[in-house]
Amino acid sequence: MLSLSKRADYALLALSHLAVTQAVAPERLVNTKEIAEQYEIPVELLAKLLQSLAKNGIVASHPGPTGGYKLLRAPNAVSVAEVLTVIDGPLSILPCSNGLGHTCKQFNHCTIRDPLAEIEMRVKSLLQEITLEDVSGSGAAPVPADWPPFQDFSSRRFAAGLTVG
Amino acid sequence: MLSLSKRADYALLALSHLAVTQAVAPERLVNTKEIAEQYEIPVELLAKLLQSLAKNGIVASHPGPTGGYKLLRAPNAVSVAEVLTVIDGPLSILPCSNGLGHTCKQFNHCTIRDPLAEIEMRVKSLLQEITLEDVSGSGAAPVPADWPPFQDFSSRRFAAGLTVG
DNA sequence: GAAGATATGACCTGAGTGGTCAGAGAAAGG
DNA sequence: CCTTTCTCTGACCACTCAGGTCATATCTTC
Repeated sequence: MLSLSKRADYALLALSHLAVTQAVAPERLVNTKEIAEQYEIPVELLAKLLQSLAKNGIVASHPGPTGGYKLLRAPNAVSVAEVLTVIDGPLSILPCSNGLGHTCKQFNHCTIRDPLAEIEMRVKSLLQEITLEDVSGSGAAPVPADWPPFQDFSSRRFAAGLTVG
Repeated sequence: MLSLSKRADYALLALSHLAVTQAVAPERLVNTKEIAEQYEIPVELLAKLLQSLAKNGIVASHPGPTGGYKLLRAPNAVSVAEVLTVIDGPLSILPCSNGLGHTCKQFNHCTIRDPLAEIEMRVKSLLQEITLEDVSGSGAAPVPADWPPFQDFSSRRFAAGLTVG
């Protein structure tokens, strides 16, 4: 229920990895394999995700040997909402309003559509406020390649920056 | 992506119906069939949803002829979060942390867990703030049995009551 | 005890998600 | 120019799960 897809999860993980890498070595290209191995993500699946991200102007792709991916924008210019949308299509809480709406039998009798739409809007704006920088912590000091499983990132960043509404 | 399940949708619809009904006739029992027909919901499916809601102290059930369901609490004492939890289990954004966690291969390498957990918390608290009263509009003046498909509920109620955080 | 309602479990099915396979296109380097 | 190494892309499979159905108990009123 309401859960993120595995794909979205992978994409955020990969982008976060790119963000951290770029904080240390801004021009370095990271290839799919490197990310896939580090996080135990199936390579081909990750490749497709990165391709989607490339098509949507979030990362730049460079084919060939020594090729790979890098972020096309600053981490704080990429919202989580955008990533999710690119990966899994428009994010809609309501089963009815998948972009074009009306696929739902209850549409004409539905008494709760507007309140739910309001909820949806609030969730969306929450996800728009949160950027890759918040997720990766890449705005902070460079993180070593073998960083520890981190613990208290959230409180620090979120408490400061993200007031919704 | 992030979408509500059909079950949750049906449950909210049904509860909203009960709320509105009770605003007019506080003691009246509403049976499954009545709701199912009004909103074109499969009867057996709705029955199960209402049973879950009954087991969790949200509605009271009365078998036998003249039986049916009624709300066990005031609409403003039932949060959307509670309904979703009863119907679809604990609401978790993260694929990893379904209650007990660790089902995810990436757990040990995951660098984005805490920020995502923060997002999850925010969504949860949003859903906890919103009650059945907000969803049904049952706090307002009694609505006739054949209410019109309503249009501007949200702005009125939400603008007033729901400031998150 | 008949009728009408809730209560419950078994089961089917279609769609979507996660994952795999196979192969084409691009670029660096000898 | 040719090999290698990467990005690209489509087709495809397996599995899960949500939605829905069927059948059947159980309760309560009249």
